Amino acid sequence: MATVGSHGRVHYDLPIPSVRIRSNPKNASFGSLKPWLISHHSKFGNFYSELRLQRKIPSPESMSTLGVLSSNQSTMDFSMSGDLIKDHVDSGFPEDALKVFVKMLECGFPLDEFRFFPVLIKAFGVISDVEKVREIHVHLVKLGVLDDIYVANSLLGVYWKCGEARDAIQLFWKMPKKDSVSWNTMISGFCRSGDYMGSLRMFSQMIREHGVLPNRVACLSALSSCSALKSLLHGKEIHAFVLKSGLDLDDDFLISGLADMYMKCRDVKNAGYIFEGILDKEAVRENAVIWNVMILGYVSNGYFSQAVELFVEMLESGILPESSTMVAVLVLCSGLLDLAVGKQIHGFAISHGLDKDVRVETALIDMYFKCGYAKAGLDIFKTSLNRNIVMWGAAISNCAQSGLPSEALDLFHNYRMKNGFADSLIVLAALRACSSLTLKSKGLEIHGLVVKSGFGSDVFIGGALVDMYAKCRDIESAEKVFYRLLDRDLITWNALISGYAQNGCPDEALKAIHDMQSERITPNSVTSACVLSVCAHLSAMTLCKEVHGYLLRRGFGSNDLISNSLIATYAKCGDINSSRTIFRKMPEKNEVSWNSVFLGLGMHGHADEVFVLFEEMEESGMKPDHATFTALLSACSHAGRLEEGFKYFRSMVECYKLEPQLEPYTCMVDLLGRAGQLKQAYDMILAMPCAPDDRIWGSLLAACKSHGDRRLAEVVADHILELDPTNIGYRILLSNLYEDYGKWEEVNRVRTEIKDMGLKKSPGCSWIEVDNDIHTFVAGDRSHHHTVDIYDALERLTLQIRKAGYVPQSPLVTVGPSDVLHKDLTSTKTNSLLFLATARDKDQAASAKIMT
DNA sequence: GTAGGGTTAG
Repeated sequence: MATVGSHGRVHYDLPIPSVRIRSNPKNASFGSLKPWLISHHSKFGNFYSELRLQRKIPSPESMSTLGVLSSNQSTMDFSMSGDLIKDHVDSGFPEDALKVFVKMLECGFPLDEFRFFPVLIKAFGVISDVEKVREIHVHLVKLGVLDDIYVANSLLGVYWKCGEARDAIQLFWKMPKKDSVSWNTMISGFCRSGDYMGSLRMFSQMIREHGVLPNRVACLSALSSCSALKSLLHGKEIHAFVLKSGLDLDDDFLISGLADMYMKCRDVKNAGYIFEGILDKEAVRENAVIWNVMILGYVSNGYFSQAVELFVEMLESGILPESSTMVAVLVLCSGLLDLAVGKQIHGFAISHGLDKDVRVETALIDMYFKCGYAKAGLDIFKTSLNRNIVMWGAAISNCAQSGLPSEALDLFHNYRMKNGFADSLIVLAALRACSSLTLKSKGLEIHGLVVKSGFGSDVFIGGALVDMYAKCRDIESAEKVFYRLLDRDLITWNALISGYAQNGCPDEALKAIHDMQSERITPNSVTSACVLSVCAHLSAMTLCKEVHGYLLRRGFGSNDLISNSLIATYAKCGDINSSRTIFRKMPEKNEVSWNSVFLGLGMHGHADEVFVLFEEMEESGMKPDHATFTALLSACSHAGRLEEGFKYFRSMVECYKLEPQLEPYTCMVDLLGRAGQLKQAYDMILAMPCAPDDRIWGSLLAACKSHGDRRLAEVVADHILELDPTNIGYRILLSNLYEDYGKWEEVNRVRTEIKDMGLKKSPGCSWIEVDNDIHTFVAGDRSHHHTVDIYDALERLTLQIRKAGYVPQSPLVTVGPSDVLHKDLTSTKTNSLLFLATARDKDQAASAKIMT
């Protein structure tokens, strides 16, 4: 009899069951279940009434209106109760099934049959409460009903459903009798728990050691395992068995299972044969699943046109596409980057009522982002009513990859606020967003989350962490993360190597490439691009040529990334002709190719050639971006072309609607500064929309020095030292400037400050590669065995510079991006000397001098 | 009365 307690919970009086076990009279006492019921009864009562409150499942009171469970009814239809249990389980209310069972005991039903035991056991599986399953296991043993194969098989299935592989395996081998259902439960259990080899082992053991022939269910499960393992060999064996065993060849489950196996094993041809085999079998042909399998199989194997054809054929055959068809075709559009077709599919999905499926929505989001229409993707995400972790992941990763890193981090934040847990893909995307924003504080926070969530051993996450720290210019932390990784793959190595390359650690980069190869990891095009960037840093022409040769031998000659790197590297190594040739020979140039050649030519003083090429770029329909204008303006600045500089700066804003960031402004300030228009340069810095950094001020400071504006120099120096108080380079520049004016007091003041702050100047260092040898020089160095020739050459160069109309400030030649110096050096017939000195860092760039 | 099956999203 049920009563409602003070807290609104339903309590039950204890039942006094009278039970007779028909098939096992020895264990006929139901008494053993009684203590269990006593101890669990009220627990279950509370448990289920809580569940009911949460999920609004029908109450026993409402069930009694069915006339089955009226508590004052002394006799109840036994078979109807069994059916009710089954109904509850089938309709997804296992709690109610258990309640009916308890009710039956209350009513004193004789349990002389256990027809409904299996279905009852299944109810435990749905609730997925292992402890309760183990308890009922004990009672099933005590009742002696586990000898019944139906009961045992049910329990076996429940253990697998609860993810308890060990209990399932133990039970299976203890079972005195096993039928095909028992075996199949094991084969699929292993498969669903991810132990695919275990699943296939069961399959083979069943046949070989126990002589049980697989039925279609066993074959389907085993095929799933083959697909997951991408094991074509095993898959073909099963296919052969299916053909020999006389299994139904018109079975559409088997056919789609086979086709899927072949597709997953990348054997598109055999998948095609399977599909052709059904074209004349109408019943099979009308099943959309096989079409879905084929279309998605083609897409994931890169057979895009076949996928398109099949989809068209499907529509023409009048087969109604399903949500999975939409997903497959949308993934196809993402692969083809075809926005127009993607939009059509979107419309199609709407008109067929398939657009509100989570997977379809997610595929739509991904398609819009991949096809460059981020806004549409975000709109779907924002209006979706069924966002799950995958959809969030799609939105966050796509934002991070589509140049919307701030949006990615905002979404990440929202997601964490709502859900707390983020999976490794979401964390990965957030880390990548931090990398592109060089947002170390946020990156550190996510690193903490990585450790807490146990994603530390994930190679992808590891690589992203290395990359994040490297991009945030914290190469020490990048190294630390890298060397703590248990698994290091090519990607992680590349992250470290490019980190070294980008942070001015060329030696470390080269060593890392060496170490990577001693771990038997072969460099790819990304690694090679890093080596090239190191060559550019070091102006290491020989190494550059060696790498180039290696790349040609490995067939990377037509790789975009490589060609672009070569353009930049040859230019930086002084060989602008090779740079130009590689650019010209590229069959398909992308934005980076154009930008690289502009930068290279500009660096070499070929401004006019850059201007002509830019027109060519515009004519070719390629759209200039921020980097293009930075390169153009840098060319202008190198050649002192103020007028053109202003022209491009205006066109950037007015024609291309690009808002200039710091770099173009730096070029403009440099240009104005060189032209002596110091006031305009200063005003431009003050008026620009972004915050000035030390470099732009540094450029103006250098201009102040060369044009002798001491008063402005002091103002500028204040700005710099506020931004970067420990930067010694600018302080030295300032002290040199005072020196020019004979302001010895000021000189002393600055020098004392430097001393008091404990700042040390690392000596300016230059080097040059001659016949595979690197010759290094520091300031005042006279140790080189050609020192006399070198100083002779320097004097001659200084003369030439004067002749060309440039006035060296002092007998010292400043190392820097001076194309004039560079041009003269390369054209001078001093064969032994090819001066391509590069300062190691910006400190030295500001003050390094070749040989005092 | 039991068990078991196919495609699909980041």
